Amino acid sequence: MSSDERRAEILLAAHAVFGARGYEGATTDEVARAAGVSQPYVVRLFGTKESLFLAVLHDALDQLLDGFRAELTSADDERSVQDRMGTAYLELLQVRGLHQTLSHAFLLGGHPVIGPAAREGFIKVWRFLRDEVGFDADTAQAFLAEGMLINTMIGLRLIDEVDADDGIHELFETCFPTTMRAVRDVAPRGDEPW
Amino acid sequence: MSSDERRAEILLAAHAVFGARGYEGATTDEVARAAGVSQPYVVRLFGTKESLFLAVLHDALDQLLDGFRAELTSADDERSVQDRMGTAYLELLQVRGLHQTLSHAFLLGGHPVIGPAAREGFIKVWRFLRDEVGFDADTAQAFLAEGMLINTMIGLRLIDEVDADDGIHELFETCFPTTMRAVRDVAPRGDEPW
DNA sequence: GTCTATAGGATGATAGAC
DNA sequence: GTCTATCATCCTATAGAC
Repeated sequence: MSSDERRAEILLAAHAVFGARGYEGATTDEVARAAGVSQPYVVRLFGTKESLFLAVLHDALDQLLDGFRAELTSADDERSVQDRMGTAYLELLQVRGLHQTLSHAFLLGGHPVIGPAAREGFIKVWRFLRDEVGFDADTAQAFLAEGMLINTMIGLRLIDEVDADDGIHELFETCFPTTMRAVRDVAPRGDEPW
Repeated sequence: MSSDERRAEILLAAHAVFGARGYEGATTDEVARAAGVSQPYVVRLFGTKESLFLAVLHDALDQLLDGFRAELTSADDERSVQDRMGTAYLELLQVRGLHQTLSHAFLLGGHPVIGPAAREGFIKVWRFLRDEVGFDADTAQAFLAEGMLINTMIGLRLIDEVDADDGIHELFETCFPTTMRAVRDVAPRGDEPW
């Protein structure tokens, strides 16, 4: 396999591992095993754990903005822009760990290397919503806020509780109005490693 | 100093350290130094790092609900319930790291011990907003969502960017309508450890 | 392109003194 | 109630072979 293909595989695995355990909690060894390679090889390809995390962060932001742009330019649709952006956001749940990795990064603002990268990424998203999508400040803020709540609910593995707790079922229906069934299919579950 | 007083001091320090670095990133040694005691003594008082984190998590949830309840019962006020709950939430920024610790915990849903505790806490907050505060599902969801966005912005140390970036200034004004100056005084900043 | 072996450093927890 | 000393584990990163 080419080095580029391996990098892509490792990146995919790293989304899941960093997403589930966070930057410090994740180990390069677990990423390696999830990708089916040896731990030193992960380090060889990405230099350090830190730069691997940065690569995952940038990849997540790229996929996020690309997903938004794709929905934005597919004009054959009568849904509102807000609906479309929401759909694009939930589509990305198929990349296991992406949302959680973003949230983890956003909590590390005090980190000397990850902090600046995370701030830059967050600001880029805000700019995109305001300038390219055309949301006004209140709409962009509400959209972002709902996104953070979704990340939280995914990270909490709250979905495992949906069938047991009626109040939470209600919260899920409010957050995932039309897509709830789809979300339940792709969201990470408690029976996965960690 | 009595054991209880020490526990309280360590708990306070642990909020800040866990909030800034996350559960895995934080070290018991850093908590100890922040509290002015030795590392083994922290372990002695709390058993393990894990149970220290659980203690911090429970303390954060207690302070959160207590803060909400206090605002709820102080009737000498014409502000809306929503405004009051928002104020109570921002007041807690004075407990350095509390919001970020909550967010960190909420991202660890896959952890065998922290996961269940975090889910339970989150559901308790949801129940409180619905049953005791009386929010309808949409209001409670929006309130929670905005809370998660605030946590994110605090964790990102975005406040350092407010003066440099007009778009972010706008986001802050939307999130912290009346309290922005107060928030800027209490929010963690980049020049703190990490 | 990928692995095995391993060095080196950090960290949670224990033992035991005062 | 609190500390010093220290063990054992885990983890990132390097060396070097195939």
